[in-house]
Amino acid sequence: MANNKRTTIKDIAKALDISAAAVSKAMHNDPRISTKTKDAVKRVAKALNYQPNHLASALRKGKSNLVGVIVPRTNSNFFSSVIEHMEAVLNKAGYNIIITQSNESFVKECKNIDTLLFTQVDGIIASMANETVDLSYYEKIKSKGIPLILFDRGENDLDVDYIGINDYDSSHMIVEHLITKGCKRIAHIGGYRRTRIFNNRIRGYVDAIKKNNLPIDESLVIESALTLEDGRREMKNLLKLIDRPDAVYVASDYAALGALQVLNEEKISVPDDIRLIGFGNEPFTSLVSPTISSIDQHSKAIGRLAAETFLKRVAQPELKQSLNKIILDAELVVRDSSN
Amino acid sequence: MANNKRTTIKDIAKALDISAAAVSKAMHNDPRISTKTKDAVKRVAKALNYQPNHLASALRKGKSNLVGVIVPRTNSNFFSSVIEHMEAVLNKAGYNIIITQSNESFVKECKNIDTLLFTQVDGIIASMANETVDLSYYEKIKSKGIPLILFDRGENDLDVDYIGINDYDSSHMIVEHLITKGCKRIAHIGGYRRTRIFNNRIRGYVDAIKKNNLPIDESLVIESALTLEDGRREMKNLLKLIDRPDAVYVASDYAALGALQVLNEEKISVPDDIRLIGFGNEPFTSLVSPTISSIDQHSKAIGRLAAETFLKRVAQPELKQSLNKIILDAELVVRDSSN
DNA sequence: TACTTTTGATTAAACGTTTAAGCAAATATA
DNA sequence: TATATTTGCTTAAACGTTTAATCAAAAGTA
Repeated sequence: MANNKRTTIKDIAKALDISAAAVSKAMHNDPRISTKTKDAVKRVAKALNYQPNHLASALRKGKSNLVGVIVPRTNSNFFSSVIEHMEAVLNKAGYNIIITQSNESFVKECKNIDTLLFTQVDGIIASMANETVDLSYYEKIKSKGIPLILFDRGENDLDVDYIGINDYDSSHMIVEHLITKGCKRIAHIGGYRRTRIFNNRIRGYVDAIKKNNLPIDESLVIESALTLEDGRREMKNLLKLIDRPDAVYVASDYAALGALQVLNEEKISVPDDIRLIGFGNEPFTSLVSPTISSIDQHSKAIGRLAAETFLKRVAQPELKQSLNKIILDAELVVRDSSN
Repeated sequence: MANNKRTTIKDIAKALDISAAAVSKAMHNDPRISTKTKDAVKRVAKALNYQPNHLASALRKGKSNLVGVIVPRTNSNFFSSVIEHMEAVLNKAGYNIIITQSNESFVKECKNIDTLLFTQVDGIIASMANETVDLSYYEKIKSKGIPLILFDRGENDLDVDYIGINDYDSSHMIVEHLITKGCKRIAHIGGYRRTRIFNNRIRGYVDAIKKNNLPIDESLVIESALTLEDGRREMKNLLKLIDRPDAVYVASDYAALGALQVLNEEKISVPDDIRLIGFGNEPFTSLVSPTISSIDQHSKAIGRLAAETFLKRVAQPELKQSLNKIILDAELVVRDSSN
């Protein structure tokens, strides 16, 4: 059953008594090949169940039509959705993708980069691990001359294309939504300022509070690693305050869930006593009770745009065009926890 | 900066005034090359920053050292964990993986298979989409003569290697755990019998009930698509019964979550009034309140074993060895909802 | 010493495409 | 009719490796 030798361009050539070059050209609709020959080639190709040898053409053309993708984890709605939509665009353009996970580890991320370069990908689209501060491996990609596109977790210093959401404005949306609901003491459980996106969220929060003539209370602005446990701990601390907040904006859905657990355990009504908003729009935000308001990061758009940016780059390899920094407006999804 | 032309084996050969073949052999530690030459080659290779051209060697050797992976979605703890551990084993053996998602669609799955075959993968490890009943595309893989390994969602008819958990026994574990807790009327919200794994779970449930001398009540055995909404609807129906169950075993965590929502809304205490158990050990089972008991499917072991099975197959391509059907015992993770 | 074996390399072909260069026949142009 | 252009193909080289087949020199054996 298993036809061991696959059909090559030569088999087709032999069958039609023409040269292999003619077959190759016919397959690619070269204008210098007659329609008669083209039809014949395609007919025989189908009959012999011809599958082009990707490796051979990749070797000859010097490009693999593969795009490498690096994400912290695929196991998150945001990243898996980004990948899904990126893939759709790239597949349409004849590219396939190789997905790798860094598991938030710098070492693993470096290994992934080596792997992808070894596999001869035509470009890399990446979102950096939290740990990553040393950018030499990313410089390595750039020095290979293949396109590098970052999304979500990027780095200004790298001087490459970037697609992300407007974290600063997102904070404004959240704060203003809460103020509309009558909140006057809004806390922020944020990430560490050294990470750009979290710094932007904190800046946005502070500026929005000021803009709306509310006082900045340092005890309401907290930095943490934003795990579920961090959310629990910081929420407990906030509840110990003499003057409790009437709203909490958490910079990650996981930490927001931790905060919600504490509030539920303490029988504090959400949203009546304290309003709560997360970040990321993870699926579980609509599964818990009460459902958690959150920021949707437009994963579909980010995936699509990252892919399109890559395609633009390969189309104009030499033209050192200006940096493509795309910042999307995020969307506040209002659910029970803040309504 | 960007050294446009990459270093090849020939550059090294020229630098040392030896043949390219000698360089190639030195790189692969051929015993017929002197250690002196080997050392020199490795030194120059490092100095010139030589990176082997994967495409060229793949073309020549007729193998790509790539393994294709097809999963319904990466966006699930189970699958992303399987992939992570599969990758670890394969990387160590010099293989890289290409991950593709079927999104539970048969059409997408077929496209993925074509893509992977086109990319010349050396084998495919897959978990089938729910929709898939037509196996002709999988036969296509087999006819190419490359290894095909299925996990979790498999098909007996395909006659290929398979790694999964013992669904039948898992049902027994669940039922017996509930009986230990004093339950006497245990309901089962299951999947459709036409899918093998769900059929096994139902059979296991029925047999375990009988074995423990409890009556089988047909109104307590329900088939559904196991979405969150299905869980809600079926739980509501169960609550309408005159003789309510005192425990519900749901064959999916998502449907179990739906059931839990209904129970919480109706102020029915879990586990005091009704005990609840899910399946899959999704992370959210430990995030909701009460936390949901569930079955852990040993994703790490499945990933590792699938990879090892592949490696065994490529090691002995001709030796038509017996089928490798590995069925693991799953683990019941007891949480608040059943304790 | 004469022969065999081992060592350490070389040569050349091959993997399946793509593509620049070339060429004969057909067609257009003057 | 003689020349220029177009059409439709062929030839041959190249992409960077790997590997079977050789071969010369060195070492071992009788």
